[in-house]
Amino acid sequence: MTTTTETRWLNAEQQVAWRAYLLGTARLMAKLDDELRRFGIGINDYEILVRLSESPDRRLRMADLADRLHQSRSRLTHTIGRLEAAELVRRKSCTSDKRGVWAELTEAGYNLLVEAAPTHVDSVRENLVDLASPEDFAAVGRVFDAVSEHIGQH
Amino acid sequence: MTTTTETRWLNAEQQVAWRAYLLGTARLMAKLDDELRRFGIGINDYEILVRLSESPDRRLRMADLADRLHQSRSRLTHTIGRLEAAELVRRKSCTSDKRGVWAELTEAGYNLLVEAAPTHVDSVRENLVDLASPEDFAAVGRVFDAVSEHIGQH
DNA sequence: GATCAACGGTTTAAAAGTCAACTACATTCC
DNA sequence: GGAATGTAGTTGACTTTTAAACCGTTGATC
Repeated sequence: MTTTTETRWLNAEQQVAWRAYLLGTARLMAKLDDELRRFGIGINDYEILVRLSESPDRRLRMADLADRLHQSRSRLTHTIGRLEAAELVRRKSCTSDKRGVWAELTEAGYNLLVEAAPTHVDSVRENLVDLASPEDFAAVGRVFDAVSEHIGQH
Repeated sequence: MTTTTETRWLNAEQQVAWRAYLLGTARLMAKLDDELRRFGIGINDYEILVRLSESPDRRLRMADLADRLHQSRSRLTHTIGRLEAAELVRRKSCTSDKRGVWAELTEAGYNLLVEAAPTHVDSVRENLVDLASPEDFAAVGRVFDAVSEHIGQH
C-alpha cells in the first residue's frame, strides 16, 4: 500500500473540452481586445469603465474594483493611472477613510463607453453568445459561477 | 428610417453568464498559474511543454506551436528563449526548410512536465472539471470549440 | 490612550508581452 | 533565372504586468 493517490487524468472528452476552452478563450479575448483597440482601450480597461459606470456616482473604491475584476491592487493602481492620464477616470480621496481612494468615471470616460459599447456587445454576441445554444451558454454561466464561487476571493 | 441597426444588448441571464465567465476565467487562470509556480513555470510555459511532449520527436516548428496556442510568433520567440535558458527546451534549425526552427523538449523539460502534471491536473479537476456536471462541462467544450472555429487562425 | 496587527493603496524594479521593423529563405510567375 | 511576393523567425523598443517592499491609516486589544 502506498501513500500516493493515483492521478485522475482527464478522459478524452474532458481533455478535448479543456483544450477547446483554453484555445477558444485565447482567441476570443484577442479578438475582443482587437476590436476595442480602435476606441483606444483594451478589454481590461473596458471592464473597468463598465464597473464604474454601473456604480453609484459612477465610482468605486480601488480595492473593491480590483476584487470585482480579480486583479491585484498593484495592477489596478497602474491601470487607473493610465486611464487617469487619458482623462477617462479621475481619482478622489475618500473622506470617511483617509486611506481610501475612489476611482470615478469622467464625462469623457462615460462617453467613450457609450460609444464603444454597441460594437463590443455585437462582438461578444458574434464571437460567443450567438454561437452557442441558449442552454449551452447557460451551462457556461453555471460552470464559471461555480468556479468563481469555489476559488473565492483568494 | 435610419441606417443604424439597434444594438442587441445581452439580456439579464446572458449578462450574468458572460460576467461569470470573465471572472471565473480570471480566477481559474490565476489559481492554476499559482500552483504551477512552485515548479518554476506558469500555465503558458506548461502548455508549451505539453504540446511539445505530445509531438513526434517531442518537437514542433515555432509557427506551428504559436498557432496551437494562439500566440504571436514574437511572444513565442521570447518565451522559448526563456525556456531554453532554463534548459527545458532547445532550438534546432530545420534542415528541410532553412528558415525553420524546431523547438524541442529536453530531458529536463520532459521530467519537469512529468513532475508537474499530476498536481496540475488535480488542480484543473478541483477548480473546474469536478465542479460541473458532465453535461455542463461538455457544453463548455462545445461552446468554445465553436468560438475557436468561428474566429479561426486570425 | 498606547501598541500592534491588518488594511488600502502606491512605488519600484524586474519579468513578460506587444508591436513594428527586419533578415533570411521559399515560392511564384514571367 | 531573376524579380516580386510571401513565409519563418528574430530583434529591439516600448508597454503592461508582477512581486515585494513600503507608507499612512484604521481597528482591535490591553
